[in-house]
Amino acid sequence: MSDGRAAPVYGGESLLYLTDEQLRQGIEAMFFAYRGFTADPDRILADMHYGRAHHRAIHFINRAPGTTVNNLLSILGVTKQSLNRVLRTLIADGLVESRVGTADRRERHLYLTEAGRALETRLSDAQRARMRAAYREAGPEAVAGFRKVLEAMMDADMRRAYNRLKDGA
Amino acid sequence: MSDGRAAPVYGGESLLYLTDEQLRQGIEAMFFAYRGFTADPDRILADMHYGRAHHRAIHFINRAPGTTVNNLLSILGVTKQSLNRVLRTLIADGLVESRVGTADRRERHLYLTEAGRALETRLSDAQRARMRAAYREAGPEAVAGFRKVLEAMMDADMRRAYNRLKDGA
DNA sequence: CAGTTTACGTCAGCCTTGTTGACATTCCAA
DNA sequence: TTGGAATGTCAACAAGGCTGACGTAAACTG
Repeated sequence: MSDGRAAPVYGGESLLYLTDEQLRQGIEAMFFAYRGFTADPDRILADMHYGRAHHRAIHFINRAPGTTVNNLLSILGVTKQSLNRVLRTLIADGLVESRVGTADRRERHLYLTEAGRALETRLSDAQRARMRAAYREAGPEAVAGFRKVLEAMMDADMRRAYNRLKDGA
Repeated sequence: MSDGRAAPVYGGESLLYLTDEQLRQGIEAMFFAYRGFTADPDRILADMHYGRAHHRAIHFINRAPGTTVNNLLSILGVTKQSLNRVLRTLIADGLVESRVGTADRRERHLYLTEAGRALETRLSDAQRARMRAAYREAGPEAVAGFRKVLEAMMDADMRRAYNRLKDGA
């Protein structure tokens, strides 16, 4: 590692895109882009007294209605205590509903209420607008590459969670 | 917004990559990938009692040695008070050196010490390793698209900061 | 049926990292 | 030379992560 300058050519194919400098730029691009990615919802959330954690919960509950607390936990990658704090406020504010499971009465299934869906729409409209503008500017081939690199960057279990959501499980 | 299904075709070119569902998947990809992106340095930092904020400071001081607190502030997008706390511990621990400006004695110029550079190398080696693996797996065209979309996703001033660093200013 | 495991909620306490407010120092321009 | 603007520091607070411990209900298992 820290090879300074990577081997420029291998098997006739240029590997210049793997130099430390290129990787460093990719790291910085990721950092700056993620800021933009969260900026619009953050602004909306700041007005109510919610944070990014609430947004994440709302997003994934909307994405997989009826999901259990445990499932949400593994998707978000936080502890149940941490999630619970957020969930408690969302339920108290009437944005999320928690229903006792029918098959397994230990489980709680989570749903957005009408108000919850309204907020979700507002948040994801803002986020999608930026995403759409970026996609349009970059074009379809760039988007395909974008997705490909992001998927390769995920941890194995996150990639599984991602694909499960993608395929609508 | 929230158009459900975007117009499928426009000017002979497919716009299917701009559907809400595609955008939603992009959002989730971004979320999961960012987790992977920070996971390796996070593990290293957890051992010492540092966090992600320390990593960011170290990264950008290494990237632009002699930068002022104010400049670092605008790159990181946090308040000076927040940055100061991190900086204070890094200076106390002998990883960062703060030199009073010669032209303007109000300014502090920041440099990594030998130990600071060592930690920076350790952290960025870990992060680059993942990045390199992802780049290699996705291939050069995908990487170009990845960068293109990320740049389009940045706020204008972040894009400027990004390009300034990229061009080694 | 008794005991164990699983799912969930909650309390308490800690740490990092964001925030605002108050303040010291330094520079610069009227 | 003096008052405002800019740079950076210290203090206090809040959000949201974390661990650990505990309680309850339901499901599973020998």
